[in-house]
Amino acid sequence: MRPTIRDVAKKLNLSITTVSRALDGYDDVAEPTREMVVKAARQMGYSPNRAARQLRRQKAETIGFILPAGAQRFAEAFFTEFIAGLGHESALHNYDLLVSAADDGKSERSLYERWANGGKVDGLVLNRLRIRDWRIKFLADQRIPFTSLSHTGSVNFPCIRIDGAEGYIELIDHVCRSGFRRFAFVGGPANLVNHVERLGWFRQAMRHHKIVLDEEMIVSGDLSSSSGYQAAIELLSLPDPPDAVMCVNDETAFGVLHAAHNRGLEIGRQIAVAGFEGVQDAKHSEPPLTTLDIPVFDIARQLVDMLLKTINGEKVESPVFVRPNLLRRPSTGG
Amino acid sequence: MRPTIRDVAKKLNLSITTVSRALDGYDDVAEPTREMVVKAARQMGYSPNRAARQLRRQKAETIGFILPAGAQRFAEAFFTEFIAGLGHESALHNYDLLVSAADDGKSERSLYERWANGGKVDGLVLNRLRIRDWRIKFLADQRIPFTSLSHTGSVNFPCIRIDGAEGYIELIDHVCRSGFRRFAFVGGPANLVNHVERLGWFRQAMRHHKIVLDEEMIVSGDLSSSSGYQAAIELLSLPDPPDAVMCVNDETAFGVLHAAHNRGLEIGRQIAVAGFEGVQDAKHSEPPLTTLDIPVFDIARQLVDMLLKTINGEKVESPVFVRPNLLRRPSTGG
DNA sequence: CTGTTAGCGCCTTCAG
DNA sequence: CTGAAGGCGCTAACAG
Repeated sequence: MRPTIRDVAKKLNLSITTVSRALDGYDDVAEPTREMVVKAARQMGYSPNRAARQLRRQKAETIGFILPAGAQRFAEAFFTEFIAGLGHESALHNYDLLVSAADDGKSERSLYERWANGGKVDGLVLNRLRIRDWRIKFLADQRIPFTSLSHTGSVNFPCIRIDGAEGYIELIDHVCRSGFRRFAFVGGPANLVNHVERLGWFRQAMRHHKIVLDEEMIVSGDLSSSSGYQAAIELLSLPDPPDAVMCVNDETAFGVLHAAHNRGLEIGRQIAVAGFEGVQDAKHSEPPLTTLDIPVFDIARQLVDMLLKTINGEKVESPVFVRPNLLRRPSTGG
Repeated sequence: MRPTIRDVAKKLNLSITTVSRALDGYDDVAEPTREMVVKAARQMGYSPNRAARQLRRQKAETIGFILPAGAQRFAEAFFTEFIAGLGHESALHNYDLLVSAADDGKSERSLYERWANGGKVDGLVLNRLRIRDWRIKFLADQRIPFTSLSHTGSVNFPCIRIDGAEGYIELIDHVCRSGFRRFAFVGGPANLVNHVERLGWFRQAMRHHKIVLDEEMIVSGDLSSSSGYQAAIELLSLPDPPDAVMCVNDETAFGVLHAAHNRGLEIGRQIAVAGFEGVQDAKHSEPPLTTLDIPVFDIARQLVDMLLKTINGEKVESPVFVRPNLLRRPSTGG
């Protein structure tokens, strides 16, 4: 059996209280006593039982993240970076990170319910918000703190929002200067906030630059490279195909690049392609992909910080806006 | 406050014992009573407090996974798929998955210690094993059950091992038939079991096909696409450069493709490139990447199954061997 | 500065 | 079939 606080106390002829306080860094313990305790604890390999502590303190010291439903979409570097950020930051604060993966909408819902009701997590980080996302109402009703990358609805909660309006203006400007004119947009699922926002910024930027947008040029995928490929094949088969394809994310853009290659198009000259998110591999695609880069790792860390503050009842400034950074690469010429 | 078992009992004028048993599916509860309890519990939104249950049962009903140290490596789709698999399968068994991310060797170690000693997890899944990995000895000493993708050392533990010997023979054969002769290998860190194994199979396959291997052609990276790019630039600058570059993973191969493009080489004709792992994007690189595919999601699920069996004291057949599947794509011609 | 005491919510003997 | 009692390991009053 693993040693308990009692074992440590017994060994030192101290009360368990003293041991507990010494280890937790209270200042009402004599310095020599503390040192003794700390040393003995380490030597015995003692470390407090999480369940007991949680039960007593009435908090889990754990935050949760649930990979959104849609198994095929998981093969995205985005989530690795995001989870790494969450794990990194929570570890720093001595919090644990609980992760699960949902199959479908139903299992997703039951996961959230189990976590919320079981007191398993003190708070949650959300991601890939949908328009009218039930999770927001659910968590708000249950009074479970949560933060989220992006925002939707009228409920107010701490979040980080991307502000891509300027980024898109810059991007479209850059693409135009390279001589491209006929724009298309390959989006994601229509109910995804990411999709709606990014498409919105794109439209705005088009208006800003006074470029006419053909609605036929707006198509949807599911954020995967395969869906990007599929969408691009269709776009390029149109009688008047686009020569500048903006994508909702980098994965989609990879698929578009592939389709353009298959068509024998010279990317960067005959057609421009751009992504969004700035995953590592975008640097090494053929040609390297122009993208609106967002610092996923840091965003995840900051979401944890905001969440922990919320949990501890501190005020949090929100929303925090992050502006993507345009990385000009050969896929858009220039 | 969230309802406790006591609230449910009070409402129904039953003892908490009965409620507990009714919900846990014991068979010594009258059927009408059970139904009443289940209904009331659902209606009140009751679900047992995890911490209390864990404390009482002396098990965490939680398994752990720690993203290995090396932040830049996290931007890999591999881990998203792996974690999704772990999360998926543990949720199926009503287990939780705890995830953390290590900065460096030191923080990695302290994470494992905290988890092991704190009784936070009933077991762990390992990954990216190193030669003489301290984690194995540590966990074995502490009697913490664990499973791992790949194996090293003399300690026996349940694991899934890749058997790539045949896969590499097939791959080399395929590449040779396409007319390539001068092989190179871009590996990972020298102490990584993945690296050692894959390089080993590669060497074996070369011997099998009686192809002379120039030691200068074996170089190392850190599994990232950037390191693959770097390595390839150097290889291709040699007086007698390779025309077939085999890579320890797909990310590395993406970097190699990029470098080859920069050199103006026609990939699939003038040079062959292959990866390992079969991440989604390999299908859409330019040209699509030949790779030895392994079912990462399923492997992760199976590792969880094996781990849970081990935790429950069941015997587990191990090692389980998985043979990669050669996906022939244009990056190797043919 | 240190010890005593009283639970946190649940499960599990052991009695009825 | 159901209930009463005890305690998992820890922390936070409250005394000394």
